[in-house]
Parts: sequence; structure tokens; C-alpha cells
Amino acid sequence: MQTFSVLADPTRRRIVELLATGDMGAGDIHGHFRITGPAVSQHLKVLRDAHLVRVKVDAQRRVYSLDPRGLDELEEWLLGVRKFWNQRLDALERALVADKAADKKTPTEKKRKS
Amino acid sequence: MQTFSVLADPTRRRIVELLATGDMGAGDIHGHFRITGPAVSQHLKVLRDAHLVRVKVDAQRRVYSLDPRGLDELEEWLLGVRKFWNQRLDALERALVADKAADKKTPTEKKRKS
DNA sequence: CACTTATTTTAGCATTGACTAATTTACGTA
DNA sequence: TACGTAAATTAGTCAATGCTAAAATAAGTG
Repeated sequence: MQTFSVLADPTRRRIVELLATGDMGAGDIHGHFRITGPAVSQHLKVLRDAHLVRVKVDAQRRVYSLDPRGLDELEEWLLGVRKFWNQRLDALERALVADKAADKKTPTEKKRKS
Repeated sequence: MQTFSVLADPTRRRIVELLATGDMGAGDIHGHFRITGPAVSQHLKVLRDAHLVRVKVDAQRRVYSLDPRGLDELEEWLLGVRKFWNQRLDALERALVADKAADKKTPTEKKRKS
């Protein structure tokens, strides 16, 4: 999961946001930033390696577009964490429901955490 | 969105994954890694500042748990990007459908990009 | 109060990584 | 082939950050 460190850079995040709105040549991307062309090129290489963007070569122009694989990987990690997290919350809720049921049988006796 | 740089560190990511399965004291977390206690403590501070975990003080023990806010922020960014991206794909599909409809009217004449 | 346990804070070091300037590669055109 | 444009690569610098060791804080215990 290099995806996180790749998107940790604000410039690279903005490039992804930019490409979400439409495909774009390397020069066009460069136009949105104050940094030099090589800097943008380096960021694009990192994004390519992480499968967050892809290139289509058209003569000496390179047209960049979003690659869904990178974002998918991100989402999978997020879902994985949430899955375990929700299982815990569900178990907690079941315990509370069971507790409430026990209360109903002996309403005057309050249950406390051991 | 410091969330990405915070989760860029693999140790911090594992701490989040760990806490997704259940709350845990700082010492218990430390037990899962080879690095020193202070290193873990520093990571926990970073995670706290990013609202990815929170602490409950119990005497000299600190019990850590997941804080949903951090992950929510992450998901919002992801959804934002996907939103624009899907809008583009939808527009593209509409164009293709319109193109196909035009083809139906004049089946022998193939439409090409501009 | 001295002592132990649990954890954080501080200081200093080593590595990583983002940037610029200079060079290189690749393609199209006079 | 020489030239111009588009983009990538290389080399070197500087700041950010993760680590350890040492010290500090805080709470319970003899």
C-alpha cells in the first residue's frame, strides 16, 4: 500500500483531483502549478507507478488519465478497517441488547461493568 | 487532509488496523511492534492529532480506540474524486448512446471523432 | 516518601523525498 | 539534417520525519 505515501503529497493529490474532471496532457497539468516541468514529471511517474494515473502516448504529447486501480486499492483498505470496526460495534450492540433484556427480568437490579 | 501523510507510515497504518479489532492500551500496542515504546508513543500522538484514534485515561494506563472522524475524512476525499470521475464517465456514455442513435438513422455512414 | 510501572517528551542522528537546474530523449517540421 | 517543442531523466541540495537513548511526568504500592 504505497498509495498512502503517494497521495500524501498535496501536489499529487491535486493532480488526481484534476484528472478526475478530465484527461489532460502533461503540459496542461503543469499549467495548474507553479513548480517546474520536471517536478510535475516526477510526480506523474510516482502516480503511474502507484497505478493512480496512466498515460497514452500521442506523438510527443502524453495524455494522462485516472487509473481506477489506485483508488480501488485505497477503498479496499478503508473497507477492510471498517469491516472489523463494524463487527466490534455490532458485538457491542448485541451485548447491550442482551443486557437490556436481562434488566427487564430483574428491573431493580442495575448491571455494572464487572 | 494530513490524513494521507499520517497513514503513509506503515506502522501507523497497522496501529489503526489493530484498533479496528478492539480497544487497546499503549503497552499492548507496543507489544505488536519491535520498535521502542517512545516510537509508538510518537506515532499515537500523530494519529491523535489527525483524529484517527482517541485516548481514554485510566490511571497511568491509556486506552486507545479508533476515532471515526479520521477515516470519514479519508472517505470523503475518495467520494469527491469518484463523483467527478463518474460524472465524466456518464457524460461519455451519454455521448456513445447518442452516437449509436445517430448510427441507427444512417447505418451505413460511420461517425468519427470530429 | 522511595520505588515501580506506564507512558510521554526531548535531543540528536540518519534517511527519505521534493525541488531546481542542466541534460537527454523523442517526435515533427523547415 | 538541423531545429523547435514536449516531456523525461539525472545530479545535487535542503527540509521533513522516524528512530533511539535519555530524561521527565504521573499514578499506584510497600
